[in-house]
Amino acid sequence: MIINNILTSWYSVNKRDLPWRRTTNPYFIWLSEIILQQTKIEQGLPYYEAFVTKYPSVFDLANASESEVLKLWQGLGYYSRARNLHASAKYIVAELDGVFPNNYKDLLKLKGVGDYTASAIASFCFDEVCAVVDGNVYRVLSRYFGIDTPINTSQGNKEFKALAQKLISPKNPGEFNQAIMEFGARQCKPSNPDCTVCPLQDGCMALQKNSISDLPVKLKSLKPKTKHFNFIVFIFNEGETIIEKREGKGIWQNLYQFPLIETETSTSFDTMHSLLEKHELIPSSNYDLTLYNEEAIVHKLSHQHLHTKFWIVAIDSLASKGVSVDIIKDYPVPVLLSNFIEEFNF
DNA sequence: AAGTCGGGGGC
DNA sequence: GCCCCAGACTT
Repeated sequence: MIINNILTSWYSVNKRDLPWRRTTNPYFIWLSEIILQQTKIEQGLPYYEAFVTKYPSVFDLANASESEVLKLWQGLGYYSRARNLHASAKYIVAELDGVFPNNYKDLLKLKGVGDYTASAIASFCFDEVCAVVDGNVYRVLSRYFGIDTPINTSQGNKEFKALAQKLISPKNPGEFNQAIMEFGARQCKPSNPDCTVCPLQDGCMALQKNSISDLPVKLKSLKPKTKHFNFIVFIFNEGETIIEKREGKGIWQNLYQFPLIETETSTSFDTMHSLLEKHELIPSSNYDLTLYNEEAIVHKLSHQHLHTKFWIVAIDSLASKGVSVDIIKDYPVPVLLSNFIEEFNF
């Protein structure tokens, strides 16, 4: 039996009942695929339910504000996904009359939709013969065919895409794509897969060569950089504080935060005092400074380790308008801050 | 081609 | 501590 048939028959028995598998509405499929990028199903599922409930159509999503969308996305990470999702919804409503693109080529034009997502939507919703290549597919194919080309190179990308495209059947492209991904997620797992019950064990090159744990090959990623974040938590006017929108390029774009002072090294009380002396928001030196956490909180991201201190500044007046601490929960903030806000309890 | 973008969980 | 996750975008 060819690999396609083995995978699809395995899938018919082992597939999970997931909400986006009960529909071929491209709007819902698109939502699920964006949410699931670099995200495990268990983590993405509640977000999918929340988005479908709050935005049952692309018009509802387009009519929302970006902050509102980011708020619903809060905690999921990779926030450019939410910004692009919202921008694409507005594009579909404004330019396409709310009609979802119905082919790979047009789907690719949507912000945040790359080769994988366009292939997924095109095959699931419109039966287009486009093979998906996600982390699962890389793993299954590299092992079964014994391919050691690093997957995070353009070489590997091209090679595995071509191979998957060769294996997919025009008969059932969507089902094959779902099958190979589900198979990678549940049978051909990253670590300690149970190859004794694997329906592909006969032809699997990696099993034959005892190289399951060596595949797929991936080039090493860089070491995360350490940064030192000092958040200034102002308290004034009986229950007000200051929050700002993060502008610019880096992490957490368009999310909100307390005024941030980034330093080269861990910051002492003395250093913080002198930094606050020349702070634009502070008109006088009449304030009370306390450090919320003696030990820096280390928030670990893929490329940065954020050593974070929360400095509490009680002050009489400020050179800026504040917000009531009661409504900061309505703003989208990074997990690092929502954890603090919950714990601090103002 | 390499770097950037989150957060959670497995081992 | 390191790796992975229904990847895409920027430089």
